[in-house]
Amino acid sequence: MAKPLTTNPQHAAFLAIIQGIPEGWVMSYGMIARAAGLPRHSRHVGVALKHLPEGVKVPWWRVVNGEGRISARGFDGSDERQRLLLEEEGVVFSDTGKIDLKRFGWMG
DNA sequence: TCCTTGACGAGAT
DNA sequence: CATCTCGCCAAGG
Repeated sequence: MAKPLTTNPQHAAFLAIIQGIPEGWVMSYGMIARAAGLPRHSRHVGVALKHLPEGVKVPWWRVVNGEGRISARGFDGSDERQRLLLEEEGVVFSDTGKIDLKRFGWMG
């Protein structure tokens, strides 16, 4: 299932790191790419999640961009759902809708 | 093989 | 803070 990309060893690394993010913490795409040993592949973290099948247990909602913002992906309210999930875990959004990565950014 | 696209990021204006 | 530009790298047309 989940016929993913052909360059897939990276995806496994990305997903493994994301699975290691504790509840109430977040990581940016760039941080995940760095932690995987691929510093310039931040975009591909998003690609991996985009191809993520439903059955897989990965806390995708704990992944935000470098500004601490939720990256819009055009799907029906999925970004709003992500914010709710994070707030349930205790993650605080500022007035401008940003997360303070100094506080909630998880350094694997 | 060339060109465009993209759940990104950093720096300049 | 809002925009713009540029760098990055794989996928798909």
